[in-house]
This record gives sequence, C-alpha cells and structure tokens, in this order.
Amino acid sequence: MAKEKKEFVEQITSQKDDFSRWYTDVIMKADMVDYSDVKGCMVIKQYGYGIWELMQKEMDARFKATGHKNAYFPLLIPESLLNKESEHVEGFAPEVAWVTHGGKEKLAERLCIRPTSETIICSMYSKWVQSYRDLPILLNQWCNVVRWEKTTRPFLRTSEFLWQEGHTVHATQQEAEEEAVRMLHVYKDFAENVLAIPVIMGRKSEKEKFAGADHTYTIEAMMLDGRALQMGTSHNLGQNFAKVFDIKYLSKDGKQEYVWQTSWGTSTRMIGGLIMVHGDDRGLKLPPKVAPIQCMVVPIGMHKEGVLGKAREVCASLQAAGLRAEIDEREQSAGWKFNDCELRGIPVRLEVGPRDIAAGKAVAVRRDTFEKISVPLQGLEDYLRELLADIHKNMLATARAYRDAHTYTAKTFEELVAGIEKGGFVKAPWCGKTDCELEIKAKTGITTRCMPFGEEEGTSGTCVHCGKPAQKMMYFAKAY
RNA sequence: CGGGGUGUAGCGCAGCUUGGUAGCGCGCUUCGUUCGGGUCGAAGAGGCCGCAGGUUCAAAUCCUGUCACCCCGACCA
Repeated sequence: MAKEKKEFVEQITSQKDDFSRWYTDVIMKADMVDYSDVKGCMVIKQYGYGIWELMQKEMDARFKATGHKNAYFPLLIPESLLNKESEHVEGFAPEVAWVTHGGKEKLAERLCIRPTSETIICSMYSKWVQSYRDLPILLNQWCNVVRWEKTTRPFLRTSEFLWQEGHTVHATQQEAEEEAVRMLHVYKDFAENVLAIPVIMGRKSEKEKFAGADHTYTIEAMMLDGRALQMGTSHNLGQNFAKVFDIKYLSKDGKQEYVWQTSWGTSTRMIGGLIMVHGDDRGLKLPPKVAPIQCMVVPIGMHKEGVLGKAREVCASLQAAGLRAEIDEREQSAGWKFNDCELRGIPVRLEVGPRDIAAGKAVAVRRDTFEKISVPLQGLEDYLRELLADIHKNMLATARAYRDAHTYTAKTFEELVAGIEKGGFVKAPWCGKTDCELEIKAKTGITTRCMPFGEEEGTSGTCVHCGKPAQKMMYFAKAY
C-alpha cells in the first residue's frame, strides 16, 4: 500500500535519467521560478529571489571592501553609442533588443536595451575624467540586462537577467591589470566561501574573450553532469574603449593620456550553478550562507499538548540569535514536511516532538549527509552555527572531490575526447590558435574554458589537437 | 535559426486513429482523523481542450496557419 501510494507522489526525475529534466523539476518544485508570458523571461519567485538577495549582500560587501561604490546608469542606450566600438557591437548586435517607439511616435534614433553597459558608462567617463586626480574610478552597478537568446533556460540563460557589472578606470595598464585580477579573486572567494563551489581561475582564449577586451579572466565550475559553467568574468579592457570614447586625463607631467579600464560581472546564472553543483535526487541543497531558510523547525505531533508552543519558542530563540529559522506549522504530516525541507534544500531541519521536549532536546538533521543528531536545547544556537559552518565545509569539499575526480589530462586528441565523454574537464597542452579551437568545437562540441593561472606559460609538448608546439595549458569541457 | 516532440482543470496525464459536446490521479476547499520519513476517510469547487481560421448538422478529435514550451544542433553570461 505504501509503495502504491508513492506512485502518486510527484517525483523529481533522477539526475541519472535526465539531468536536464532533473534541473527543471528542481527549480519548479522548489518554487524558485515560474515561466512568464514573455518568451525567455522568467519570474524569480520569493524563494529564488531570497537566494539572490543573499548573494548580493555577500558580493556587495566584498566590492565595498575593495573600494568600489554602487551607481546606476540608464537602461536605454542610443544606437550610435553602442555602435562606437566595432568589436563590441559585432559581439552583441545579434542579441540586442531595440526600442523604436515612444508612445505612438517613432524615435529619431532607436535605443537598445542594455546587453551590458560598457558603452553608456564610457560615454559618461569621458566627461568625468579630466585629470589624473580623477582616477581611479571604482564603481559597480546592480541591474538587469537583456540579451535576445535563441534558446533559454531558467537561471542559466534567460533573455533578461539580473547581474552586477563593475566598471573601473585607471591611470596605468598595471593598475587595470591588477584590478581585473583582484576582482577575479573576489569572485573566487565568493564562489568558494559563500556558494561552496570550487572554481578554476584562468584566462579565456582569444575566441572566448569579451567583445572589446584585451583579455578576459574567468572562474569556471564543474556541474554534476561534468559540464562547465562560467560563474563570473573579469575583463581587462585595455585602452580600447578609452580610445573610442575619448577618455583622457592630464597626467602629472602635463601629458594627455588615455585611461586603462576593466569590467567584471556575475549574474543570476550562478543560482543555476548552485543547483547543478550541489543538488541531488531529493532536490536542492543550499549552502548555508545563501539559504533563505537555514533551519526549518518541524513540530512533530503538532496538536499534542505543549509541542507547538515549545517549537515556536525554539524557533524564536534561533531567530533572536541571528539564524534564518522558520517553523513549518502547515497541516501536512511530519513526513511530508521532511521531504519538503529536502526538496527546498534547507541545510538543517530541526525536529521538535514530545520525546525531545521531555528530554530537553531536539533532533537536527543535516541536508548534506542526512545525519540525525539529538541536540540539547541548551546552547542550540551555538551548536547550529557550528553545524552550518560544517555543512558549508563539507559541501565545498564534496564538490571539490567530485570535480577533481572528473578532471582528466590528455596528451592526444583521442584522450581529450574520451575524457569529455566520461563527463568532465580535460586539461591538456594547447597551441593557442583560434583555428585549432574552432576545429575542435566543430568536430566535437568541446570548448576551451580557460588557461589556469600559474600554468599558463612554458608548457612543453605538443598541442592536444593539431600537434603543433603547445603554448598554453588549457582546460577543455562542454559548457553551458 | 534548422531537425524532432508536446500543448486537454493549478500539476501530471487519458480521450483524438474510427467527429456526437470531457475524464483520471495528485493538488485545492470544508469537516473529522493523523503527525518521529510523502496519514486516513467523507463531501465539494474547478476546464471558451494553446490561439485563429476552415471542413461539417456537429470539432478536443479532421485540415491550414500561428504561438508557446521541451529535446538535439548552431549562437551566447
């Protein structure tokens, strides 16, 4: 009977059966997003947005700590402005949305909805920068951008998405380079210490770099299906935009100099990464620092004398201690609530029932290991704080072990393809030529992810694909 | 944008071949019951069958168009 019943329960497609469906099942059933009436645009529901808010808070603090301030630039960019930087336009033109009318009147010049804000910000920088004393400018913007994507998936690729974009201006090339690398490290720190996602820092190939940049840095993470997700990028824009937008300053020794710039960004896409790095067949598994609910109190035998009152008291004391705790007072059975907690990825479930109350305890259940721990109510707040920290640590370690176990090295093209087919990353020596990269992609769908820091130069041997002398060590993968 | 698939109640689906005016499960509402791994029972509410045309006495069902979503490619955070 119990088994028959199970058939009726809405199940999540298992990761093994169909990873892509599993992903969709999880985001929908965990109530993170919903589809809207506009193609490719998603509604981020309260639970999903709560995660984004926590991410914002953590990232914003890191930006401020590195000297950046927030600003806001317009959503609409005149076509002429966008067209100024040719490489940049070519990169984005196919996917920009246009505003052509104001009310019933056709606009003299159409306006694009920002796909990114380099152009409009640079146009302002040309006004703001006069002297070396005006530098550096370190600013960041939290906003939405629109890119008219052909195929979309919630969080991973949507026509409109939320992100932050940092845009900085410097007097020297070296400062700009340091900034670009500094922010990449900030991203890595955020990914690992907040999201519990281990990432590889490195540089993009010429082909994969940002349109209009001198070079692009990236952090890459491995999803549970072995594919790569770019979690953040940081660009050294060199003087490309400065020259086009005429951003110049008068130096100490009285010379007009072009500025050096960077830009860097992360988006709601990271939420997709979170799901695909940590989730399992029971649902979402949220790292404690971005879990909107860190601890769900589940009263057992809710209508029994004293249970609900005690459970509320416990919940209130956790909240007072600064933990994000809630109590589930719905009329569902306890078992139903257990499953719901797991589906939504709540790091710790706290069962409070008659047996516990009698013993002055509660049962804490970890989402990451399913371990059940009987804990005294006395000192529960401190215990949970430590438990959450341990859950983070364990999730990061688990994700790292998974990634490392699925990272292969290759000397030959066959080995490269074999490694990717096993579902993972392949590290291999590479010639650095765009033609070679394009051929690999055309033949196999494998893309270059990044040239990891510290191993970029002096690679010996021959290119894994074309056999010419290798220039770089490169991570290859199939990517989202 | 090419190839394939699917649109029927909030969700998952049956009905379509062979036209006759819509059904099942879950969920939802009410009452009771239960709660330490998806309780149990009773009574209810809910659908211009994706949208627009066409064929027909009659269309969820046949035809045309269109839109949306999913999968596989190409393009991209």
